[in-house]
Amino acid sequence: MPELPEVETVCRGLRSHSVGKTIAAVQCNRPDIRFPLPENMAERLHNRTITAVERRAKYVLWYCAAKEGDSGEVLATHLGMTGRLLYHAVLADAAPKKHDHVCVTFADGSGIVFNDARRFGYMLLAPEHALLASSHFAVLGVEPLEAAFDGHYLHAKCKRSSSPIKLLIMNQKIVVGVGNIYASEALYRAQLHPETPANQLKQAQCSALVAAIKQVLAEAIESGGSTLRDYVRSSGDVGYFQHHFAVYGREGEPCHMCTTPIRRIVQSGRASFYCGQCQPLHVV
DNA sequence: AAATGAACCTGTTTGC
DNA sequence: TGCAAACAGGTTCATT
Repeated sequence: MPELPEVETVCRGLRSHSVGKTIAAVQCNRPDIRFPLPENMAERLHNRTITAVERRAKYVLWYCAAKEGDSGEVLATHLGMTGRLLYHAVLADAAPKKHDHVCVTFADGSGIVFNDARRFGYMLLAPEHALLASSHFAVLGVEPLEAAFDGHYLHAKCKRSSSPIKLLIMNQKIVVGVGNIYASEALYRAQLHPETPANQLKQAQCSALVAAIKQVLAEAIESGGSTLRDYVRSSGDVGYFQHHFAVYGREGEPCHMCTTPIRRIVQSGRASFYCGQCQPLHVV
């Protein structure tokens, strides 16, 4: 479900409600999500205080203060396609709802529930250095909103790949956080056909694409993300960026720039949307 | 090596 | 109306 703007929005919401709070209880209702829940997660988290909530790629990271015998651990959550992290001002004694896999209750009675119908999401718990060295994090590419992601970086990656540019920018090993929606939206803004072989892109086109990715992600964060089906903020409120889509989900509707009907194709099993007029495929 | 497809799950929408 | 197929924000593994 969530791409970078949605995860960032959830992260910001949770930060304001969890930093400084102490975990009183962790209830694991269903251990068989994508990866099994961390061993002894409940007791390892018990009595820890949340010192920070951060985002890395599409993960939400809770920094949990040290206890006797260790220097603190980080709880990482990936939301998969349908995962939600919902804050409840009063959680104690509430009965879990369907797909509420983990409930974290704070000492003040508030809490956070991890709900995920499809169970593609998962949790990891480890000291920060171990988490970052794990197979999940070690392979992650650059953050798209950071300076390291620039036209030069993308061009260097593109030169070595003949894969369609849409797939390349969705590859988390190259740049993180860009998923199926924002890939189509960014390519439209950069006026690049999603099937363009990456190694055909010139430096200037890569720079334009980088700018488009940064722009669309930033705007989506401003709007609280995009709510199509499942995504909600930690408050339960929806996002609004779906009203600003130029191409995603608009098959047959007119392009905002030239009125040509938007096309839908399937790449690697995922729907791609583009304007055939504004995003021509140049075949060399 | 690189690229497509299937698989993992459940829920909702679409089409006959 | 009913049922089946298609589809969904992600990632990984197996097969060409």
